[in-house]
Amino acid sequence: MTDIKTASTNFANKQALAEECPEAYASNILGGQWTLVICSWLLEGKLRFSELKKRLPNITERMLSLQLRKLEDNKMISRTVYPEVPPRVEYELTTIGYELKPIIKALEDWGSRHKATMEEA
Amino acid sequence: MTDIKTASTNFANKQALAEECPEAYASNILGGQWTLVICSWLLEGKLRFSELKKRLPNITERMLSLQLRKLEDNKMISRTVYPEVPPRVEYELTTIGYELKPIIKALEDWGSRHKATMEEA
DNA sequence: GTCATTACTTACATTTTATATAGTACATTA
DNA sequence: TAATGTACTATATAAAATGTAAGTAATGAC
Repeated sequence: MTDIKTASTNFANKQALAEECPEAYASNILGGQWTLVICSWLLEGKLRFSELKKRLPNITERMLSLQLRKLEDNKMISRTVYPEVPPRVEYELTTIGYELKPIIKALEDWGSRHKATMEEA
Repeated sequence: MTDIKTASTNFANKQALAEECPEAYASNILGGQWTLVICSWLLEGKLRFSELKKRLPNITERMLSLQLRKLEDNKMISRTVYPEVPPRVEYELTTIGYELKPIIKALEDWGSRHKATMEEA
């Protein structure tokens, strides 16, 4: 997440796949460990950094910060800084970010069904 | 993918998240670099190892093997070995695997729209 | 007996992602 | 003047995912 090597095979593979397969492209954006959960919380409305942190009990500030920045770079969320002290920063889904909603719901649904399938065995 | 340390914080975090959030659970299953693309190909019908390899030009045999095994462990695909020489092995989506179809389609759709959004800037 | 074919596996190296811990900046409050 | 709260950043380290290169097993064709 910090410094990726654009000369690596891995990077090239990701790029190539993302260009050919929109589902791989989407996966690159949504694949982070906390990404979908953050988006899921933001579906309910904008939240401050500290509010997100509270909802993601085990995340470190660094990870939250990195994931938010990645989401912002991908235009999934917007970031609003209020000129106050102590600082206040709000994160909110953009239009394209919000359009993930049905997919997240479908994933939650499928996930639950999958879990049930696994427990059958 | 090979040896994960069940005592790590990372492992604990993933477990905890997966239990609470079905979307994180789903993401753990689908998050591999090639996973969705493999599933996408299998949506069109069962394929042999070598046929998959042909469709994923840059994947190494090791990665394909690992991803297929993970998918199999997660009951996403079934593996049929024909007692022939040289060997023939077919991979096919299971019921729960096939139920990913609408999600993959939705992701492809959303991915394309997202790409368009990014190119606007 | 050597070669070809297929579906792998193994050992190792590298890259990417995640965690741990400790800072920083700023204005208000005490 | 020192302490407080918020949203971070910096550096180090650990873990996970991916890639490289070389093997293996089995048997039918030559």
